[in-house]
Amino acid sequence: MAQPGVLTPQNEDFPRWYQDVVAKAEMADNGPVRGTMVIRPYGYAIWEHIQSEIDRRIKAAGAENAYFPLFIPESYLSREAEHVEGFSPELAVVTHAGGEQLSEPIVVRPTSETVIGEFMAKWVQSHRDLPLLLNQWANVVRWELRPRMFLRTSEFLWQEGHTAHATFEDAAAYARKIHHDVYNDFIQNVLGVQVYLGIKSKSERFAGATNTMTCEGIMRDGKALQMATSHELGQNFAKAFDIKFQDESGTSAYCYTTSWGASTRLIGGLIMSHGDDNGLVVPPRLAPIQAVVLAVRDEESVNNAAEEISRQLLAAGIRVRTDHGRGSFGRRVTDWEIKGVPIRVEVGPRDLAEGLVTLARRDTGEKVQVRLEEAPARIATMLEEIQESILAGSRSALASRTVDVSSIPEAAEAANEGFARLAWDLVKGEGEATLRTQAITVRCLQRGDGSMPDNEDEAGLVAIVAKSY
RNA sequence: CGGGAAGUAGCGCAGCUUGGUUAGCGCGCCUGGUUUGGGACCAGGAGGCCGCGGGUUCGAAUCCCGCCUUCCCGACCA
Repeated sequence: MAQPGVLTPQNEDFPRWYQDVVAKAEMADNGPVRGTMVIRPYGYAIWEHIQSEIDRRIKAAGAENAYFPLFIPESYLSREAEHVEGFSPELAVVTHAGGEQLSEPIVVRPTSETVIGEFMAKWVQSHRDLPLLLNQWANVVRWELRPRMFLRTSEFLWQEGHTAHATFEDAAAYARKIHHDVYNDFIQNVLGVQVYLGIKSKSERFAGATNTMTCEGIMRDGKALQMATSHELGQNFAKAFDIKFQDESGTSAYCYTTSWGASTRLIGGLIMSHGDDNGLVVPPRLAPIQAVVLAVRDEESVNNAAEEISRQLLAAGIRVRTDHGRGSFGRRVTDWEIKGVPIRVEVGPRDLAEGLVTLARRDTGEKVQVRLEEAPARIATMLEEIQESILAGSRSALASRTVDVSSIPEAAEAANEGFARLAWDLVKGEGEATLRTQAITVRCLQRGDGSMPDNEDEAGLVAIVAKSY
């Protein structure tokens, strides 16, 4: 276990614990400009795994990657009324370039619906051009008033998908496909986090959307985090950017568009979903380092054995790191624990003499001795067990942090610990406003059976409310 | 952007109230040695425009003004 003083305990000061983990796991540093961050190699390695897992799923859903410019003419933003209203307070605007004042200010993209809409209009003419399924990996800038590492930085990295469809139904179906097959699948099966899927209430919707779907997770301090969103944009952007096509009969019609995104915020979600007082806990499928082979003593025979085990693990397809650096055993153990490496393989002379190594699980702290020759297979199995166990833990955390209530005051009480679930009819309108005064918002709306509603107006919906990041 | 707290070595802090020689401490870092099965020890050493700019003063880490940044609570948001 980490010694006192390494990290602030979660129950003593959760925000400080979070800052400690970000710093001591070498995830990120603050940048020099307000709200910016430097993502360090270990944090970036995690992001690269997030990217490749999400990217694979996006491509499987049929979308292709492209890249659009960072700079957007300011006039583009104002073409969609709600969109500009929602984003203008947080825009970074370039007014000077090349030593001169620009005739039209340039906006640094806060999101790319507008530029991409402009080009979709050029590229779409016939129903045969549809659906048009695009995605880009990019940085965006939003001048948020209260930055927090990974959760809300002035500049962040994300993926934004943008699609155009011939019909409302096709657009709605695709947005749902992305939400389930890309976001929920990744968050659950790679990130090991159980979330609620639902739609946003009108007041929480994306600026310019007709419907917003969300993945809402619960953090270890009982606050909710929106971990990915998918939007149905109706014909709002199609009309603003003139994205039209001719159908089989030669009739011209506006497209229905969607957009959907997931960002470096997922790393914040990872930290706060699984992390404990010893630091980060990274699920094996996401971990840049799945197993660290630790030479207990800096002796040649031990180091050689550690190298040999590493080679075998690498050959077995496990992402492995060997640590036979100088420094005390305890220190090195603690460092790898803070970084959340799933399995530690301890190689020491006493074990070696008996043909054994010790495997230590990061998630449970449990240690087992195994025969050297069995190690690769045991580790492979154990990685799967850890992945499942982390998800199971997230599942039970979500369940135990969710309370069914039947009034606004009860919901307000329950929201101090996590999610409160109650009939949407009790919340709609005045209740939502009352909760908001206590920093509690409607995180999502679901059907009674937990499934995704078509829209806010369906009868019998339940609201899931909480305090959130 | 409102309320609160804070910026002194890589990190955590003391010093400031009551201005006064070479600004301290712990951890970390470097060198050498002894160590290494849960944050090791000894010895030696390096590292500071005391956040930035202005002011008061013979003299400012210390007092005054402005700005920047960070953290917490809130409003805004991925």
